[in-house]
Amino acid sequence: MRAKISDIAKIAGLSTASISRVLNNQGGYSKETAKRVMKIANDLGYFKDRSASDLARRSNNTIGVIYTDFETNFNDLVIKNIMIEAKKRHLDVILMIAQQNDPDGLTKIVQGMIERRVFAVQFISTHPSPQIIQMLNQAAIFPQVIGDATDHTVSYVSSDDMAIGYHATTYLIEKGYRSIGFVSPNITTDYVSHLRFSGYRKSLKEHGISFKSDWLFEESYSYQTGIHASAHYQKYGDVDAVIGVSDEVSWGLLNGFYDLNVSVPSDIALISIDGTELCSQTRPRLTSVTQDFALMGKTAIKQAPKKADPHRVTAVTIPFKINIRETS
Amino acid sequence: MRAKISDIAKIAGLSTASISRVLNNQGGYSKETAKRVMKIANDLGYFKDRSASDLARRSNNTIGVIYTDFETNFNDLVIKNIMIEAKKRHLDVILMIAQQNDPDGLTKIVQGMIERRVFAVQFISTHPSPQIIQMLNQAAIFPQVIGDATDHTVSYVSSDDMAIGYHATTYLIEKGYRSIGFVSPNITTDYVSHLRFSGYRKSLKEHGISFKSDWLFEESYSYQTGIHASAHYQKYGDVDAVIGVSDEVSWGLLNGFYDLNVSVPSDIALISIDGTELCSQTRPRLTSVTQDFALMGKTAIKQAPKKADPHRVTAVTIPFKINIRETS
DNA sequence: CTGAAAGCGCTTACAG
DNA sequence: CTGAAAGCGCTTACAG
Repeated sequence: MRAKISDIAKIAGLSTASISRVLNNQGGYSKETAKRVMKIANDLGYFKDRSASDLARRSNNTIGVIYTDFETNFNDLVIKNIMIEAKKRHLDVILMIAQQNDPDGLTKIVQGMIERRVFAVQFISTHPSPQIIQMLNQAAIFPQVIGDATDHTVSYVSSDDMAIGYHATTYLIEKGYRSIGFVSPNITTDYVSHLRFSGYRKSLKEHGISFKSDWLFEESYSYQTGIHASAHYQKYGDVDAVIGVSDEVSWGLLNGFYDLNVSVPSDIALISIDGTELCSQTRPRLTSVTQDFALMGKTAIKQAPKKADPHRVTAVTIPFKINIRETS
Repeated sequence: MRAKISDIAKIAGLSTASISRVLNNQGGYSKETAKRVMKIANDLGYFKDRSASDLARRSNNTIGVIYTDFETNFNDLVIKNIMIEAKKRHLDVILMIAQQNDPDGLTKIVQGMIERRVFAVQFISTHPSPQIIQMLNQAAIFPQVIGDATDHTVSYVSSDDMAIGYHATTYLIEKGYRSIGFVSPNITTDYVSHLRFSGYRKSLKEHGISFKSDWLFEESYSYQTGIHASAHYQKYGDVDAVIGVSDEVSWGLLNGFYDLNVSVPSDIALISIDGTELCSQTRPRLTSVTQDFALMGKTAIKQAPKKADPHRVTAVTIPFKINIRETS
């Protein structure tokens, strides 16, 4: 049987209360007893039972993180920094993965988080539905969306996606390109794409360029989408530069053009959005709008209210920059 | 306040026992009551408290998965399939990430798993130390290592790494290459590399090729290692083919050679080990020994004993194959 | 510095 | 079909 506090108490000749105190070093006991208790606990291979502990102290310092096995690859960086920052603050993190396009699955996962009484749940590259947000609010759990400002009733940490689209486009225009493609998921369905596309349109307009519908290729955030889009542009070919809405898409574009003997950047220039490590790992290297995913992760943890605070909605915008590499 | 079972009981005019039964649909009540209870629970926004539940039922069907934010990219696939298989079996999974080269951190994380009373913990691309294994065994938790057969006192699911090294090498030799490089982490420190290297040596020997120490480049599993190795081979240059011990390494090799104007495969051929999606996303595409990571994940879940079984050590070997693409 | 006691929210024999 | 009661392993006022 697993050792419990009462076993230690018996051996030490103390009450369970005392044992609990030293185990949680709450002070109010002699160094002596402390040492003795710790030794016994150790000999017994004692480990606290979290369920019992959480239940008794009716509080919980763990935070839930939900992400999808997405086509994009920036999750890792965000999560890594969430972990680092959480450790600093002595918060526990539990991760769960949602399958893409499986709303029921997401709901299940969120239920699991609620049952575990986490004090906040963070969604990375996932769109929690209004119902899910409501569930969470009702359960007095703080919901946060990371990397996506989909809904202003929820706190979020993300880049200014409109500005990203705007600056990517402006950069290209100032380099002299006039016919600029845009590859993304469906711009009415996907909010991030919608924002970036709006910024793109805004820049075109400001520069007196009229948008042609063939310039837009809608599919997903994936590598394959980039491949497909490259064929599209070759076919309808008046484009001299393309914006890929994720590094994966841009990588697909790059390889797709390569396979079609279209030279990048001499025939068609490319700029990617995200700017993960991948951009330096392609040949030629991808010029990108680079988001600060590390900062996003850290900020998300800081944003989570320490206790069961009032659920103020807070929105934090993370700065981005442009990294000029070799594709434009 | 959050609704609890007693709140439902009060409203329904029933005992908490009955509520518990219908909530867990254990049968032994009328459809009537069931419906009524469910409705009340719903109206109240009731969610079970896992801590209380786990504590009371002294059992736990959750499994812990620990992985590192590693340089290699196959984790995702393994984890994804762990999740899928776990869901089928109605097991809960909780994920935790260990930082690389942080043994204390790993110990902390394992402690967390023990405190949470998971019934098994799976290590992906992580070397649990003997002490950690001992902790787990003592806590009656089933330890499993995935993708790495480091220690025969622990159950594992992995490929036959010796055979992988052997076949990769033999493939190259049969293609006519005679001077074959091998890039990996330290082969005495890293057990997987050790095994693969042994297979490599065995094949060389069988084919009457004598190994030269310049053929071996030891560093890590990362992309950068591939870059570094390419410079090494260009300098000591009698090699006509190279084995990269991970897809990341091979990608680095490919790009490194490209930057140095060494043509792949005409000047130097390449074969990668792992065979993730990445291999089709490089130009030229990487020929690879392809491991079945999806099967590994599934198998790992199947291997975990349903209950607190006797801790038999089981070892499962997953088949691999060779995918010929463009680099050799 | 230490202990007796109540309680956290559930589950499960046991009895009817 | 339903309930009273004990118990899961901890924590925390309260009292000394």
